[in-house]
Amino acid sequence: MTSAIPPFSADIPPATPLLPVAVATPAHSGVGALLSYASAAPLPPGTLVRVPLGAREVLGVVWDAPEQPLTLPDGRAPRAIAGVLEGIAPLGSSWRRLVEFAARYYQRALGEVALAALPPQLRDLRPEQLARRLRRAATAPPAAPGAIESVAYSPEQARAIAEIDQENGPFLLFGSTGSGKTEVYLHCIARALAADPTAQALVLVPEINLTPQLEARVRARFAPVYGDAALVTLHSGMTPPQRLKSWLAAHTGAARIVLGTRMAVFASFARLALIVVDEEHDASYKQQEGARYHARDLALWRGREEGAKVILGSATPSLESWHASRPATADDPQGGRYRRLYMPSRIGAGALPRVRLVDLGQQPPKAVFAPALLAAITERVQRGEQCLVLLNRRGFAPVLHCHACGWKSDCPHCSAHQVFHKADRSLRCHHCGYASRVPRACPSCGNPDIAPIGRGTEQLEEHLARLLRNVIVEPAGRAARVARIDADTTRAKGALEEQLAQVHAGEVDVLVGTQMVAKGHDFRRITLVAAVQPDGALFSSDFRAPERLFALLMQAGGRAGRDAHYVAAQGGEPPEMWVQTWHPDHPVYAALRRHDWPAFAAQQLDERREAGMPPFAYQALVRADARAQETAQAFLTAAADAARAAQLPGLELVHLFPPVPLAVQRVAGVERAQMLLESPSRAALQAFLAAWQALLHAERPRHKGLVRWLMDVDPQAI
DNA sequence: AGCACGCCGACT
DNA sequence: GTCGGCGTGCTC
Repeated sequence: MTSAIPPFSADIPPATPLLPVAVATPAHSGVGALLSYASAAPLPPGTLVRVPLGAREVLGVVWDAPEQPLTLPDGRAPRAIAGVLEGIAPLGSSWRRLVEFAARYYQRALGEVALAALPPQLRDLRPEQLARRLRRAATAPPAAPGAIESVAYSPEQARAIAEIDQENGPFLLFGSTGSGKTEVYLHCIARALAADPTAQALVLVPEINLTPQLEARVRARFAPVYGDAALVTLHSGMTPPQRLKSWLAAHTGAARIVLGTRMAVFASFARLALIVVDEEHDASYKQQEGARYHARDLALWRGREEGAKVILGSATPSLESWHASRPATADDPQGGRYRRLYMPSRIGAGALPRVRLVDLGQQPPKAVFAPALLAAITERVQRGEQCLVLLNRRGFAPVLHCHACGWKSDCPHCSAHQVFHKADRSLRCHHCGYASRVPRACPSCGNPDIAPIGRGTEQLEEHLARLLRNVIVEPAGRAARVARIDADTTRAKGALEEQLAQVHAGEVDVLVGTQMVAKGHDFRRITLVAAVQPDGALFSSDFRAPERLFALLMQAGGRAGRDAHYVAAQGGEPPEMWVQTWHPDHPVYAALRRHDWPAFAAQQLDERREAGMPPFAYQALVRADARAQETAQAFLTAAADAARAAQLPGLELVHLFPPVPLAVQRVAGVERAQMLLESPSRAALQAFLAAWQALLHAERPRHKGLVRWLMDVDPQAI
């Protein structure tokens, strides 16, 4: 597979042309940019090659020739390209431009982004193994197109579809849960694929967990038309061979539809015509390590560059997208860059759930569930309906406490408590994973009476099971059953699917869980959703917390009563969303009560505009990790001083805030600090960050004990 | 990031 | 005597 081209002798003839090659060199190594290799054969940009790098041989991508002729560090002789990966067409120029943009925008080395965007097996596989894979992939027969089934659309769907068909977009499809956004996606995909026999569509979903159900729907619709091989999925949960197979199918054009998580935005396509970003507001689209890209933002960029239509869909759009899709007005004749499409009605589903706010100030002290909520749950369960109880905190209790001496179950390695998990009598730190046995007595003073403080899902499940122990579910005539779904109960492979199946089969009456159950899963028989204590997000230091809380609650509420027939069959008792709060008058809840995202968004955007925050400003974070907090902060301060001293471009429009410790200051023995940068101009911020890189690199060795530093452009959480 | 080279402790 | 700890330095 790797053919030597041509057989180089140890010394390369001086006239051998040089090629720029992207290899996975990290940004902070001296070799940040493209490397130059000798090749007598003229290899086109995008060619996958193996090249010698130090003592090893690594995968590289031949890049476009730069404007200036390639040079090498003084006196260094070039090494020869070791071989070409035969049988894989060069990566296209649109893919290379995407990688270039992402590397530049998110301030990472080009080679790092390029190689991270390729399936890992291309790096690891021996050439002969790769050859076998390619032969197998090539044997898939192309399917003969069948007929596209026609679907009856609601007026709102029809209007959205007509607009997407006629306009260029990008589009923001603002449709409530159950409004039939998926049908609109499917129509647009069908339209795009039918218009051009080579066209491909990319569908992005936030989480791996959500791929199977959308995959099933897309497959049911398109496999009869284009064959089973026309749809592939791409996400990090796949085995390396599966990932390579899907990637190759997209690259060659054999796959007409690629369904995947954020990483799929970097897939190579032969001819990309449409990108759908479902639940575009979801924070999972932001990569949180390496190059911290936002897949939705890259999808928009890619769509524009490649001439692919982009559809963003959400019931609770991000304020960025909401603002970017504002309609033109007299004051603002330009309007936003996106087209906003409205689909407010639920079809085939009942009304949106009635929102009931419980004022915790008016309840008996220490009650986990307000009496009225417990009564409502009991009634529903007795009638054979299902309830969903949400609490965003795993474990039994967030901390153990000794009343005698004040000891708390602090993690020895983090500035956080170890969470009490009753099931296996362990104390576990959710930040670093450090686990220990629950002590019999206080480790500090020997007092045997140590008690849990606060509640997690584990305790809620136990508590609720006790409260409902005498409740009989009719008509089955059996005892009520409470189950819990969170990261702890779904750790094993397939556990989530199994638990969801139990819920669907009606074996569970009350489901307790963290936000992982609020997302996307279609629970037809749930008619009551309760958020037990969501207030935390209201007073978070993160300015996006209210937006996220509203989205979560709205999405969770959307789980309730999705099946109008089921609700009607139960006697028509309308679905409900209960929220227990100490602040029933908070604007978040006032808007939630009316299901009024536009009003909430308008209010939040006014605040953001006043305060000069996104989307009216652009942000970046620099984080420093060190043995000591002072070291981390000193590095950031020094880097900021150096930037001011050097009068970096864009500086006059970029505000650098002083360094601060992270909310969880220490994790696994490492102190963390960050510095926020803000600018009204994206261009100024970008120019500044690009110029600043060199100063940050130069500053690093001056700070002993500094573990690492990293940059996050457009951070998701502050 | 890998992977070398390099200079000091407990083992066959 | 050597196997191996991870400090620092380089990779076209």
